[in-house]
Amino acid sequence: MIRSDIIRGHLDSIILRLILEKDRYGYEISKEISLRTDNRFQIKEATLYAVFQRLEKKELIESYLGGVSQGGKRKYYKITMLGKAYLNEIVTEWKELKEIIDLFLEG
Amino acid sequence: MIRSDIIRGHLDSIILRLILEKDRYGYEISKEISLRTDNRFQIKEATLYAVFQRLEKKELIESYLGGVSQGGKRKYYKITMLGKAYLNEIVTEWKELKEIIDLFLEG
DNA sequence: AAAATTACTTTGACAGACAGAGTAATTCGA
DNA sequence: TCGAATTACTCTGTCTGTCAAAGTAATTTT
Repeated sequence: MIRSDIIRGHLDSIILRLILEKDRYGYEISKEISLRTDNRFQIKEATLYAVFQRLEKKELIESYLGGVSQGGKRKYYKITMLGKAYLNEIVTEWKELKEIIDLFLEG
Repeated sequence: MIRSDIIRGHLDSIILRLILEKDRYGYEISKEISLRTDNRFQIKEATLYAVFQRLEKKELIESYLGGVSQGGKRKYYKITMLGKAYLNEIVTEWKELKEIIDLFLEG
């Protein structure tokens, strides 16, 4: 499992990227992350909903209530134009971070 | 400049790696990081010395006072065997983090 | 003598991740 | 039909790493 200190700061990217693909709700994102990473990383619920709050406050995502299929009512999230622009920025930043850290750890 | 939130958790690795090359003192490390990254990342003094304290407490590094050449007295840091083992671990972790994040951001 | 540079330390604040606990709705087996 | 399991979201408080700001101290340069 990945330590929280090194994933820190990348959760916004991961979640925005998943929402870019299509509108999604919290629980779905949580399961999707576990699935795609083969359980190597699992986002904690408290963390996930904190990310939503942060992103929505910055107007990078928007939410709307969706239909209930099984279990509690779902709240769907949608990426905004601002969110798309921000995502591009942080993807670039991620590439730079990789370069910089590898400068030390691969040398 | 790299934001502190995304470098967070990687400073231990970078500093341990620099001390692995040879014994170094704080100011030197600070300058070396700026130099190697071409100023794309500069570690803040308060942060650097906090890292030293943390690593020394965990017995991953040891310190000794060195000669004064110019300016204040230097405190040199040396990596311990425990530190070397730990460094190996976190380098592996870094590789895994890259894989996981790229799973989302490259897909 | 003053200013610049080298070198280290401490305090307090902030933000992100998370543990733990709770609420609520639906499905499904006994 | 009752209760357990699952789906789904929310809130409070805590911990940790980073950093701003301020300070101490020694040496070199002007």
